[in-house]
Amino acid sequence: MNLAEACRAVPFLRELGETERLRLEPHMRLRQVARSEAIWNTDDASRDFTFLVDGRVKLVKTNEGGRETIVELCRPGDLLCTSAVCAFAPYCCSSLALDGPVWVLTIPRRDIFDLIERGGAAALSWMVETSGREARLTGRIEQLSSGHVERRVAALLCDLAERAGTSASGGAGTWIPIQLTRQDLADLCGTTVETAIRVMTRLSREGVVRSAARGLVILNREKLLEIARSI
Amino acid sequence: MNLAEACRAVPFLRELGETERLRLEPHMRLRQVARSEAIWNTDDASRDFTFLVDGRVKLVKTNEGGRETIVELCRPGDLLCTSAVCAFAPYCCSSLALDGPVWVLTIPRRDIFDLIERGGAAALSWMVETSGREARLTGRIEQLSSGHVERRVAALLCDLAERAGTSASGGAGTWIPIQLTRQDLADLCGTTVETAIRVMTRLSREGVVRSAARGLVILNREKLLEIARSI
DNA sequence: GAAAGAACCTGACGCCCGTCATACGCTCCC
DNA sequence: GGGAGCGTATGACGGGCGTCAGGTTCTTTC
Repeated sequence: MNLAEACRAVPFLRELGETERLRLEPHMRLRQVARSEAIWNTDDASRDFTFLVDGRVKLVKTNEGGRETIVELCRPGDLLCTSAVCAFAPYCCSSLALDGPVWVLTIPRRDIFDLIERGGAAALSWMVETSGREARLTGRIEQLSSGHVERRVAALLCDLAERAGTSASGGAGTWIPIQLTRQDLADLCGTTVETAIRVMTRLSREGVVRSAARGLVILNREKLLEIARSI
Repeated sequence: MNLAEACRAVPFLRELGETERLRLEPHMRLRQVARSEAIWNTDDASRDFTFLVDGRVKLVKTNEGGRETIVELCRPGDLLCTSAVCAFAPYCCSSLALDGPVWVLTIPRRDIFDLIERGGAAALSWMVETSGREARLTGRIEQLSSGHVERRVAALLCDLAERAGTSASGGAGTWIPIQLTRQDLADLCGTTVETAIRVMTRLSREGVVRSAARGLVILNREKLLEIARSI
């Protein structure tokens, strides 16, 4: 993976004018992150803006009792959490490579601030990029707002199907190429690993989903939507 | 309420240079919104960026089964939901005045895009403003991630105390000057109105909170924090 | 001041869900 | 090949919670 390929994989960078890109390139750092390795940890000083070039990353908050919440599941092309970087504050979440390998590209805060300060299409692109993230976060809040775990799981899986699903080979269902443990599902849906296991086992038994190595298949997407949308 | 007062009440506008402010002022619209009236509704076309000048606004998503989620409780000075405006898309949530009167100031999308495109401190301010909102939304996701309703309610009330609380007169506890119905609490915490009522009744009985007209008092903030933080 | 509607409250019931314990299978490392 | 650790799974249990029904209190409007 080289810098040119990485820039092409990230919408914000792909859309930069050549002048801006050439100005930023000396400051870009591209690195590979092993599976389960952290890109940053909670309380680390923030310094760079981070783009996800390839692979999957989860952003995790941990409360003082030790309970973990996956706040966001990021996908290739995404700009990762910016609030700490903008605020010159330590990170309030961790970011972890979900499955590997993961490639990330970082650009120092100073250089992005210079870029935005110059205005132009780059500043507008940043605005649009970060407003897209806002929409996804509000969607997550809505997903989490049902009092029934099965509905929360269904809402999450529907969203993953929408955003990352492809047709399964053999034409049966929707393939989600993301390797989530039951613990990950529990952390995404605000429940315990035992309950997440029971929900997935029940959905499998009912022929709604099928777990697989390296991802899962949604066999009955309409049923899942129906579960997610019930009051 | 006039335009100058409104600009002073909104951090992003207050920090604009005079040149930029003068350029924007002809396009600003300041209006009052009655209690429970919508500023916009779901599926309305988006056109303007909206700042909350005074009062409280809730942003509500409604799923197809009719269940409502309060995605965010906005406070004076906040920039309201930008994702639809940036995406030239219809709104995917409603915004409602929580108690009245509420004052909002709108600026057409075109004019803010021009402002950001020109760069400078205004573009940087926008960046910081929207990253602050991201932090609040991820905090909301963490609040919602416990499987116990009482913990979710406690987490919400602690957050409200932090962000809007003042010392109660007579020195007893923290006064939260926000008039939330039990249904509002339920919609904020992903539960039903009956359960929200039971939780608040129990917390009142235990001397942790006291409901009042136009808001509530947190009598035992440490106890509430302990509930919120338990695993 | 009365009536209507909204909001708060309580009871009963059944099931969902968290908690704790335990077992099994798979992967990785020595 | 065996052991350790991780991940999936199941059982038992008690309480939390959603649902439905009905009652009380408060606020608003006429």
